[in-house]
Amino acid sequence: MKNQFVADTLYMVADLLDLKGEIFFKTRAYRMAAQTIEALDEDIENLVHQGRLKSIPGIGEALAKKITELVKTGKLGYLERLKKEVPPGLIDLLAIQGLGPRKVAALYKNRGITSIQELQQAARNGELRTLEGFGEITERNILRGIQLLQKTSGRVLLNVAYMDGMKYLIYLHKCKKIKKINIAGSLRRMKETIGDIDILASSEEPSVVMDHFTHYPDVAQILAKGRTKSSVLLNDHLQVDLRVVEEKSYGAALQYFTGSKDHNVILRGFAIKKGFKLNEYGLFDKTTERYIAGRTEKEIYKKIGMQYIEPELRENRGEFMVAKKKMLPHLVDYHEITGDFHVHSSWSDGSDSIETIASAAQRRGYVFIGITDHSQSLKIANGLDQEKIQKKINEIKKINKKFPNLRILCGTECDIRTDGTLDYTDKILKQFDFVYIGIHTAFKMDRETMTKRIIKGMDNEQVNFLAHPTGRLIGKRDPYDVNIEQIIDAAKETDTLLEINAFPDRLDLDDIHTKLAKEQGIRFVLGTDSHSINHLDFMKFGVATARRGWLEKKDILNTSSMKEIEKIVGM
DNA sequence: GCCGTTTTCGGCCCGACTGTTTTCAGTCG
Repeated sequence: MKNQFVADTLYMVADLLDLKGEIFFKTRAYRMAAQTIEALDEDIENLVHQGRLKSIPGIGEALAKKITELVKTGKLGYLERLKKEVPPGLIDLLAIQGLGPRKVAALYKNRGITSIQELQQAARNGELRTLEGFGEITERNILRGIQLLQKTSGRVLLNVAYMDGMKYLIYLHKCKKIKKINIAGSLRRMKETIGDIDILASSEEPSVVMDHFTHYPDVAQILAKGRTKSSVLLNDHLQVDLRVVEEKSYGAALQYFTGSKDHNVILRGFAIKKGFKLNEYGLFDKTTERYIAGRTEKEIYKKIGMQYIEPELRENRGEFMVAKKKMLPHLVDYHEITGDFHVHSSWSDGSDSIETIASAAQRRGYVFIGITDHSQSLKIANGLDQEKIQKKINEIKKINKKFPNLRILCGTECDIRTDGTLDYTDKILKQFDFVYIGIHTAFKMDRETMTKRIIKGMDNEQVNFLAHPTGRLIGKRDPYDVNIEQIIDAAKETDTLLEINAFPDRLDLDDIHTKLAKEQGIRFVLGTDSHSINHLDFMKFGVATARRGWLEKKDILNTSSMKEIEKIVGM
């Protein structure tokens, strides 16, 4: 699968073209194509070999030719030529806040700067303030931008941004001049990583709101403060933007600032076709400028002639076609989740006792909780042997009597060994209420071997669920090399449910694979992979990923009755 | 660079804020 490689190459071309001063629309065409290819379900090599590239929207004659060259030879002559004209080191400079292609190009042209190090040196020496369009403040901003870039690699995990965002919202609610307020941006769409937090409010007195906003105790630095828009940097280096609009624009602004950018570009296109103009202030008649809608998002989508699209679906992954037919899925809701299948107790590497976990589950209103400790060979995680399993089963029987409204299930997260056999015999596996299998060792296998290993594990009749199917740790460990299409096929054949692991570092399956698997008729389980009762709250991120993968209540076993669960896992 | 039931050329999203400017370019989202 060369999709990511092709996308990355196109992004690089776009950056270099930007630096060259090429028109915006050309570089946008490269970026849009890159984004499309990144999100593609299909292998780009298939499309190349079958000559179907141009059937993808946004890929025309020129891009098809370049992508074909890239896939067939692994190289792109056009990129090589560009690199000779524009030093690729300049691309790094674009990541500095406040520096765009024009300024970077000016730095290169007038000072020969091609790296962050050189830039930092020049800024410290005060060599930049004499350049046209630069001044002392720009110099300071550049130095600050470099510092920030070095501290944070840019994005944070969803749960970090979510906590920051919720705390900020609680604080903002204290401001009496705010009428409506919402999280917007990628955090509202619940993307797996977040670059900054966007908040939208409506008010008659925006300046009061802005003052309140910038006085939040956790603010490290005010980046910008205007009448309708302000930005701050929190102590943990996350940026928060606040926009304040009038009531009649609130829905339009919420739609606009929720994005994604891709989604909005397409939506605006549809608006134009209908004779409208859509911006953050509302939906207007294109010719007369008359205000048509804008108080709520729902009325905007309706006027444009489609179903309301939930934020998690706004990624331009086919939602428009379905929304026009009014056939969008009724996405699963957090409140429909009746339990958690994946929780580690102090019997293996979790920090809480089964009784403590059961109490926490009951507080959440769950009707079941699955305790899944590691299997015997995982010594590092204190995996359970036969003797301990029996003791644990007895303990769960006792604790179950104390919780009449909660069913504690004794599961396992059984290791798939390198040869695809499981870490417990069938006889032992039969003792559990349900069986998860997962990879915890030997991650660096080639694709074919890894895929066969997992499928062999799934073939075992005692197995119910596949835990974290790709093994990735966001920002820390790449997914293991596995043919996910074949895993999905095998899941269907063997009646294995695939997990959406809700732990924020994992979110595995991810949204794209989830959608792909759903389209193949797969059902899912949600598991937090909790190692402490505090982690049980991660369920919302699992639900978010499920929603981003277009899942409905019926697609997820965690929403079923105990009777249905018993039937599925064969208890 | 892409795209087209008005168009094969001329559109393509555009507004807010900053910092540099004395009216605007660049950046960001």
